[in-house]
Amino acid sequence: MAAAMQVVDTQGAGAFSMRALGAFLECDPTAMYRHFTGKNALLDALVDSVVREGAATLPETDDPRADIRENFRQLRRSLLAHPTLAPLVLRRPPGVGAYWERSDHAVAQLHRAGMDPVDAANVYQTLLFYTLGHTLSEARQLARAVEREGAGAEGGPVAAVRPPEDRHPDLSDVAPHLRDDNEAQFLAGLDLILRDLPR
Amino acid sequence: MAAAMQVVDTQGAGAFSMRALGAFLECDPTAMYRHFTGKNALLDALVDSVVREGAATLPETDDPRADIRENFRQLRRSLLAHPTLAPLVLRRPPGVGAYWERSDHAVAQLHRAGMDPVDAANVYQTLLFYTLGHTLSEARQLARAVEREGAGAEGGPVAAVRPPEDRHPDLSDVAPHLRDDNEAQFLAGLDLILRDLPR
DNA sequence: ACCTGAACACCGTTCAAGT
DNA sequence: ACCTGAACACCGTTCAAGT
Repeated sequence: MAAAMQVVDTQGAGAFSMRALGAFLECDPTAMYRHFTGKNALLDALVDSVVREGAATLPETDDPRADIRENFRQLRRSLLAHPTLAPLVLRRPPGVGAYWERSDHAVAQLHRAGMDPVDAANVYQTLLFYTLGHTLSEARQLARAVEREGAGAEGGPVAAVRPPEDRHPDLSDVAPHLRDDNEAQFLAGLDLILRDLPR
Repeated sequence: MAAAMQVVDTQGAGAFSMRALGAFLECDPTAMYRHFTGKNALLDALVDSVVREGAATLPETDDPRADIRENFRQLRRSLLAHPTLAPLVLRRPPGVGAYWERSDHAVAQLHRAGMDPVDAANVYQTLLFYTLGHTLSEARQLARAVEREGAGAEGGPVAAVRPPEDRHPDLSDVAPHLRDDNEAQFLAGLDLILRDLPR
């Protein structure tokens, strides 16, 4: 799996193949079928390991809102560390499986902040889907750079919108306020969703 | 393109190939290279057509909030109409290109409701990324069904969470409140983000 | 138990050749 | 202008054979 992740990170998930992994490990491409049922299972395992990354050490301070922020911030960072792999999280149902610890932590903090279960369920799901949408979009732009120039390339802002001004006047008005800093923009969305968390 | 969409919808985007399209059109698989630079360009065109679907006829009533809801509700429905194609929206930068009309409409309604440009930019992006995250997650579950049973299959709820109760007590508390109705759940998230839209 | 290598049924794309 | 068909360099996966 470590080798597979290395191939994915350096060549991109698109160039990852059983044959490429075999070449990297200097073994026959079919040897992996002893250890994984196939390419899909291997990729699923990689994705799950990324989602689980750091989920066991999520903070629990006296500020539940900050702890929730940190939870999703960390999920974002883990996914962005492997931009070409990130879109494959959609292969797994969200919120279950590898997400257990993370989900439980987020819901626990919402509960701790005095939110009732109905609101907590709603807020939790909105946070998760927002994070996935934002992060996968950003990852795609990053991935484009990786696939062109190899590992370590940099991507531009996720939404540097420059619409044709004459045809879309309203959009042109807000365009300057779409932040260049993707992380700040991401956190602003989290805060919007968490805006009236009790206390 | 119509033929390509038909192949994608019936066989699934995973089974879509130049050779499959050639067989469907009863022509040589390489004939398409006269009309599209390659498979990627063809898929991008399909994705753009889905994103643009209905964007020209978005409502503009005296209730801006309802109009925004309808905008994203419609984007969700268009994407879910082609569940195996939906994840490929990530191939295109969000909010630009095929999104122009849709983005401009949403921002115009936020503006019309009295929101200042900074907040409008933040709310708009949060709505878009939330919608993408929610919809692509739902589409994947639907796609699984399509690929197993062919077109027209039904998927389950996007998040019927049944966590191991002993290990994740907080999550178990909210699980019953995660709605089975995916559309209702989706709209609840939109309303959460739009919660204090002026007027 | 684990690895090898041939084989099968596929891919996207290019290019010379046809009409 | 458009289509064909051979060809190239790839895929994932299976299976009999080895150690």
